Amino acid sequence: MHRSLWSADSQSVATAVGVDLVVLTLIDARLHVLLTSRESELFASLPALPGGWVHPDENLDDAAMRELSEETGLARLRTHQEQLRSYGEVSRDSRGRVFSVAYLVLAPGAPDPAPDSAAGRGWTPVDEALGLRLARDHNRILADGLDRARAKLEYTSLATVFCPAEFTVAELRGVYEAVWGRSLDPRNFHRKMTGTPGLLVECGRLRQEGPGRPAALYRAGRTRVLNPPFVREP
Amino acid sequence: MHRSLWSADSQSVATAVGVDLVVLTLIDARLHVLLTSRESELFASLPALPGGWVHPDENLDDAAMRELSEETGLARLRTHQEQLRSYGEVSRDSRGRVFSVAYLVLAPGAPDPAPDSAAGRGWTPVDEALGLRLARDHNRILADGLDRARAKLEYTSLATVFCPAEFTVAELRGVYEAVWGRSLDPRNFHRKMTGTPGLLVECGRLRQEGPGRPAALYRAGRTRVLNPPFVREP
DNA sequence: GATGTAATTCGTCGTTCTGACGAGATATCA
DNA sequence: TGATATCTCGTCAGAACGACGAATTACATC
Repeated sequence: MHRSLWSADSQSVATAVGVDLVVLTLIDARLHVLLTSRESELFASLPALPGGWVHPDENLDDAAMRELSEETGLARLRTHQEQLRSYGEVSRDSRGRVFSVAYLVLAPGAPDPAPDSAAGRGWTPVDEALGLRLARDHNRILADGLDRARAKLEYTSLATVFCPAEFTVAELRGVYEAVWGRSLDPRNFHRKMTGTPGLLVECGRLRQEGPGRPAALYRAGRTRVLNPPFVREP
Repeated sequence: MHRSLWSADSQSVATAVGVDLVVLTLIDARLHVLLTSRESELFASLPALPGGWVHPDENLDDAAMRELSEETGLARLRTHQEQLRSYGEVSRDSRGRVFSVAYLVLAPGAPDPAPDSAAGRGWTPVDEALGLRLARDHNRILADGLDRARAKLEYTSLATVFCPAEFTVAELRGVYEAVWGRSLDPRNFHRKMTGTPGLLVECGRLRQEGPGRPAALYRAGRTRVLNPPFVREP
């Protein structure tokens, strides 16, 4: 970035920067991603990740959060958001040179507003979404977001943001099983999670629904890094 | 990204996208970062990370690699490059709305061309660079790049790209010690690295320089993921 | 109620991995 | 020749994990 900003050789086509969101949540113990269908013009009916342009006076993170609350009523609190990566293939948008900064958002289950708002597909099971043809390069963005989410469960306490404020160890295990797509041993999982100092704080109360012994309620503690990590082997 | 690309409300200021590079290498067992000083106008004399604009017909990765070879003669082979993250604070560049996609590049020691080319500072020890005031938000970009590099040594074979094609276990350990800034037990390190299947391939020859028993030469194997990871505790 | 089923939680056992460290092998240096 | 330095192999105790048994405590049904 050493030459003038408007020199002809470097900026002769329209350049636009947008954000795209991979919003994941858990519904009925299945991982869902938020899709919309309100693409204009060229990508007429293809489902797409929610997103929009970055306003001139707006930081990247703010643009992502604005789009998030526009598409869903999800508050910034009780969700986790992080930048995923950027996509800038020359031909990814035929309207011009369009860069996209993708964000990964994890939201607790049973997201507040019915995500139908904009005639979109709304919450879609991820295994179903992976089979769809999405607009632009959104298939790849979704895949990258899933990779990131799956990897982060290994070494962070991020699974707790999929849960309500108070949750049981079994609920937390359900998050791992849904995101990783495999079942985990309840006993070893319980030992790992309750044995990591500062990860879970016991509420002191129990909850029981359905058969079986009532489960202790926990809330997320201060520990945000799992050390040693909880690795998925095979 | 649903409205027209050129609608007034979303794109009323000039928007530019550039790449910035955090290029790390090892010189004399110390981690160095490549800095330049050829900032124009406003950031006159502040040292900066190398970088430049993304050309209209150029993919992001290609722009990063072009800048890399312009600033250094480093070939794409024998280096590792990956996208780090993007920076788009409104006020990060007073010339207009400038987004930057940062890349992390790891290069083997003794980088080919003396990196003086553009009257820059060239290779700078990272602890020294962290104390400098860099142009724009490059201090943060550098810090993010270092975090990424340090973290990746834990669970990947990335340390090998800092080494020449054939190297000893002690050399590899020197990479970890330089990047992490702490010393490691030579015996446990040797056990871990030679014990991970497919990580190192023995060349069959020895090398000795200076006193001590000659060391076996290895080259990087196919294993690129360290499982279980090699974690730094304290 | 008595019994079966289901879910949570605590324990056990053997294996693997790690940190700390001893010690032999093999070079250079004085 | 001896001192020193470095690489490499071993040992040992403790931590962590996978597999799994079993006790606790609810619900469901007879």
